Order: sequence, then structure tokens, then C-alpha cells
Amino acid sequence: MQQQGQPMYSIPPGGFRHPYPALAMNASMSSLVSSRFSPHMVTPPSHSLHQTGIPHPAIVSPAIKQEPSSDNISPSMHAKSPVPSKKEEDKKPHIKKPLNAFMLYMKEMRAKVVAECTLKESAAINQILGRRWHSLSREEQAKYYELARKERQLHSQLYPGWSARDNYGKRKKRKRENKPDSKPEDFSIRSKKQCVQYLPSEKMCDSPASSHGSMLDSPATPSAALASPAAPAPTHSEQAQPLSLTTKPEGRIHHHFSVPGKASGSASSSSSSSSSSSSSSQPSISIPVGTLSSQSSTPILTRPIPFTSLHPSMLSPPSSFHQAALHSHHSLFQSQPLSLVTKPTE
DNA sequence: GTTCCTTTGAAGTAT
DNA sequence: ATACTTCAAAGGAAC
Repeated sequence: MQQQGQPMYSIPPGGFRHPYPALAMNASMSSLVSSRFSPHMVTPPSHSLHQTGIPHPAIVSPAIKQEPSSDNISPSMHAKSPVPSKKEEDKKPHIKKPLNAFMLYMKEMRAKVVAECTLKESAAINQILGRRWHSLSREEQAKYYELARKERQLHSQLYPGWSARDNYGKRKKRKRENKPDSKPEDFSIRSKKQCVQYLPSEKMCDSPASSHGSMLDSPATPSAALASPAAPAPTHSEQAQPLSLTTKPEGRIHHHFSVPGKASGSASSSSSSSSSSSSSSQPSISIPVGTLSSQSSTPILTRPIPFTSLHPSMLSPPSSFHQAALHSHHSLFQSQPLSLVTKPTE
């Protein structure tokens, strides 16, 4: 992974705080273009940084990573060959997915967490960041959602023909034979490699999980609250963390539980083995727990409302943005699965 | 050298 | 429509 090249962002210690100036596409375009997506293609080299100060290499530079040459390939050129030959496919630069809101947040905050916690393992850091993410104010989260939305917009403009499907199968999933045929309730145990343990000295950090790194005992984890009502009292700011309900376009709220069980094997193409072996093959149960008139009007978002699953447009909807949001259909209200740490039951 | 781990979200495929 | 999977970042650990 690291071989993919230099860090995609050189994040200043202060991170990038930055209100998104203009929501209008054209206005935001230039800044974003100069940020993440292939600066050499669309913007003068002098502008390698976003206003946020974050460079935006959406394309892994061919010189750096997997893809060889073919430097001056424009997005449209990528789009032109929907079914590239194998050879072409090899030459094709790897266009990465745009980062989602949480990924953007992670990029900004990782260094900070690392510094605070003196942890380095990303798995551990990510657990902390996941909890912090949930404890963010809705305004702060909205900031990242908005940035992510812009990134997607820009990405789609730069690479009209690109699809996330293009990157499917690029990672080879190692077959995990070590299927912990564990008891269903033994969520904390994964396969051979377990979650990182945290040293006492790192208590200043948001302990992502108690001793064994299970997210189940995280009060911030909705599943935890649901699965174990008598969970230990939360100790951090996430205490007030609401359940992460999911608003669907229909206005329904769903809880998604991931439970160990059958594997559906719906995976894509090449990595068929991954589908059957992947630990993530968990069926889910959708439980409608209520309704929310998310569409009728701007919801009053009090703390107990799961703002994390609400789109920023609902939080502070500028009219221009609203239109764009509407066109984005379900993704704006995409479900937020509660990922219990489960082990594949084979 | 490659994949896993771990997180959330977006978008893909499968049913 | 719903369920499930993959990938995006990151870096140490395991393979």
C-alpha cells in the first residue's frame, strides 16, 4: 500500500480547516481541480495545493505507482475505452476513488491522533478516528460531507467514464482460511490478527475499544448500544453519541445489523474467493425502527438525531446545493451500516 | 513484496 | 428494493 507512492496529502499539522467557500460548481471547481485530482492535467503546476493546503492526487501518478507511463491521459481518454483490452488496462493509470467524508477526516486527523497517542498502527488509529468521527458536531461532519461531495463532483467531471467498478479486483484479497468459527457472540475476536491493544499511556486518546479492540464495547457504536443495553458507561464525549439511524429516501429509518452467518457470495468478478472467504460477508438485517419525515422539511436536528447519517444538505442546505443533492438520489441518504466486528462463520 | 487490519462512506454487483 | 461487496487511506504486522 505504501508503495502506492508518497502520501496523498501532506497535511499541515493544523489540518485543513476551511469553510467551503462557494458551493456553486464552477466556483469550487478550480480550487478542487488544483487540489486532488491530477494537478498536472488540469491546472498549472504551480498550484499543487488545494485551498485547504491538501494536495489531491486522485490519480496515482504513473511514475509512482502501479501504472506505467501514459502521462497525458485525459479523463475523457479514459472514458473512451469502456472495455479496454488487457494490455490497455495495464497501461491505464489507476484512478482512485474519490475520498469520502470519513476518509477526508481521517487524512486530516490522523497525524494529530498519532501525535497524541503515540500510536502508529493504522488499524488502531482508525478505530480512534471512527469514534471521534461520531463525536463530531454535525457542522463539522457536514464540512467533510460537503468536501467529499465536491470531490466526487470533480472526480466525475475529470473522469466521466470512470466507474468504481474499474478498480474492482485491483486488490487481491488474500484468502483467509483462518475462519474463526467462533461463537456468534464472540465478536471481538477476528482472525489471526487481532485488534491492537492500547497501552495505558494512551488513555488520553479515545480508546477505540477496550482491551481487545472490539468495537462492541464502544459506547459510540450504535450496535453496541443495541446489542448490549447494559453496556459499560461511556467515558468520553461520545457518550451522547446517538444511534446511527439511517434515513432512507422514503423517510424510513433502518438499523443495519451485521450478523455472522451465510455468505452470499455476491462479490465481483475476479475475486470470487474473496467473497466466500472474506470476513465481511455478513448478511444484514434491516429493521425499520421508525419513520422520519426527512423530505418534508428541514429536520430539526437535535442531538439525539443521527446526524451522521443525514446529508449535509439537510443540515444546512443552500438552495443551489439542494439541487445537486437531489440529483444524487440515494447516496445522499445512504445507509450507515453498523458494522459489528464479527468473524466469518464460513 | 503482498495482504491484513480497522474505520466510514460511496458505489458497485447480486438477488 | 434490498443485501452484500469492494475500495478509498494508512502503516505496522503477518504472510
